[in-house]
Amino acid sequence: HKDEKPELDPNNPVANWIHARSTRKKRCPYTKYQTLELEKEFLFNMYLTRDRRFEVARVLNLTERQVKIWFQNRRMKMKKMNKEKTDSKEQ
Amino acid sequence: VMILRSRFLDARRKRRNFSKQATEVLNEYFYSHLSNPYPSEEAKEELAKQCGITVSQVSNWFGNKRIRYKKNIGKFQEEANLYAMKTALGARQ
DNA sequence: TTGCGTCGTAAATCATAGCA
DNA sequence: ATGCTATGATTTACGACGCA
Repeated sequence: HKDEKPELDPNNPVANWIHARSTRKKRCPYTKYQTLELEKEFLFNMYLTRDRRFEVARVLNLTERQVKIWFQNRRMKMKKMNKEKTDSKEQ
Repeated sequence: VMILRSRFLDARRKRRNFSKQATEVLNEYFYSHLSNPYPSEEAKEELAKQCGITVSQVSNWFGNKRIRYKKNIGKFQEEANLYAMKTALGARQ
């Protein structure tokens, strides 16, 4: 009948989704070699000692922070994979 | 052997786009919560159930939707209006 | 206080489904 | 078939918060 009135201002939504830091480093995909070596290290132990982290970072030319975060992400990935496996087993 | 075979095939199963109905449900939630399109864990479980997909897939969908919507609001304007109208009509009856 | 843990996410990128 | 774009999934990088 009459004109449709969007109940929300089409402009403010996004502004409210406060996220995104301008200081954030741009994501930089790791090389196949880097990923392979990180996976091998993860297979050896899921948690890094400080010395191990330093070595891995040096050899792969990554920062210790990058290596630390890679392991954190890798553990989350493993957790997700395990959950999906058990979820599919039961029903 | 059958278990191994099914696992192998399962792992290689090709991705499929979600059903029209599932996408409908997800979009309805997204556009009716446009000021804060972050479903709680419970809401994600409910959406997953309604859509016949996993909670992870619901999370992926919202992650993709938020960034793609934000990146180009104009492209989604028509879709936004459609769902705004749909929920308005739904709330009326 | 330092420092590493998880959890949820942004943003970029990958892989390919599906359509003109 | 072919090319292209939309879409679902995965990969880096953090912020927020927890615990020791």
